[in-house]
Amino acid sequence: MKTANEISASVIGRLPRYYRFLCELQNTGTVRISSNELSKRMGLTASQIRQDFNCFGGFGQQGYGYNVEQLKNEMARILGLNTPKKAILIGAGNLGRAVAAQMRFEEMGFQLIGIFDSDTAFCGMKIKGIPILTDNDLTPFCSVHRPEMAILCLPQAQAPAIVDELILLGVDSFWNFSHYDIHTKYPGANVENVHMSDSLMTLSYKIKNTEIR
Amino acid sequence: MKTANEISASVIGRLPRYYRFLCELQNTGTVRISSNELSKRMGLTASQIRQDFNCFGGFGQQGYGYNVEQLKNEMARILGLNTPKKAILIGAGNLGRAVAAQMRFEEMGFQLIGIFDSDTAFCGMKIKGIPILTDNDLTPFCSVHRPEMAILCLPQAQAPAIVDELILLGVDSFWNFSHYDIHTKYPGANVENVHMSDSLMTLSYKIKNTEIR
DNA sequence: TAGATTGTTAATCGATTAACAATC
DNA sequence: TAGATTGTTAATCGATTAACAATC
Repeated sequence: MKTANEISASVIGRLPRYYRFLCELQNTGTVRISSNELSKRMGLTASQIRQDFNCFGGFGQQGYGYNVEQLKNEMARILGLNTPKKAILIGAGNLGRAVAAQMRFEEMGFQLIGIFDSDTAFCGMKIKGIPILTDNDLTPFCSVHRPEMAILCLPQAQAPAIVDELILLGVDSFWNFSHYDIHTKYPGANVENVHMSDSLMTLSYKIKNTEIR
Repeated sequence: MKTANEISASVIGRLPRYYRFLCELQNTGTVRISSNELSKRMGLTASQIRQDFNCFGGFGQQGYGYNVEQLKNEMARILGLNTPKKAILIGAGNLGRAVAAQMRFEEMGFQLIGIFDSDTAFCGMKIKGIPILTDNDLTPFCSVHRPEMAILCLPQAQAPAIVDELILLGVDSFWNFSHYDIHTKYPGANVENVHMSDSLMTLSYKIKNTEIR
């Protein structure tokens, strides 16, 4: 077992998928599972699964395997899904509205408490009961409600100024759908980039290289 | 220089980001760039950049560096962004509509030619001039227009049946926003999964592990 | 030519896999 | 107890980094 910041990005990147599979197993009524059985379902090696889990402690039992519910709960704890986290959304365009409406934030401990857009035309609209405010409301709102995470669904050109403002307001974590590179200016911030076009280009690459065969 | 299917996933995963940076450099009027300068901007090592590029051939010139426009064009070619690819979208909910409206498909060689939803309430609506059809229209439409890629923005429960249908219709590539695991049943298909909740859980992990410090 | 920077080989590092003793 | 399966160490594999000769 290692301390949290020694864990490699490769291992951390696999945790959500483990969690997802364990939820499904639990939903289908599976009580116990061996690393070998799990490896077949997930397309990994049993070795890797046991190594990954043992970064965080011994969750299994020799001769038995792992208890699905217990292991799922451990994954949730490790991922911090039970820790309450206040989030705001910046940018109520197509993508922002879809993210607000679609994501099950509560299941991951996030509470969406505010939505902001530079366009006052959205003012008064509500998503999931949360009213859309303008960017002018951002500073007073954050001073009072103290969110720690911001979801950035705004055009790249507007991102630098908003991020500067948010950092000053104590927001230090970003779920970033814009292409603005936050880490360059703020290396200490927690950033998860979602570059949908990168994913689409990767698919383009795969398609191109199967057509050749 | 290696042949396409020897290239490791790690290298391929970095190509879209190279392409993105090169586009920006070109937009700001930069004509040439050295691996060293690029490494500073991207937060990689110069060695890695040169190794990556040399998987596909020698695009640089000793003593000079790389020509930005030429290198960008090479990246586009390697990623297959110039290859025309017909795509359809399945699922016109919040996410599906956002993806249809937001993504610049044409810039990556994709042509969105059809949108489908199981809910007939969407029938008649248009996105970017493309009418939304029902799932019943899927087979006749594909038989005529022969798309090769499908964007899956539908609930997981509906995914297996639709994927079965699409595979029979010759669609063998998937940009998959659902959580249905296509590769298990169809290991030969080209699949790019976009698991937005996985990304959000990773951010949750990061937040949890900075709070401790 | 001298300086710069690539392309490429060799060295290092880290991640994955294999093996097996511990133990339920 | 015997069988199963973990936790963990050792071996392998692959990716990243360093070094440098080639060359523009």
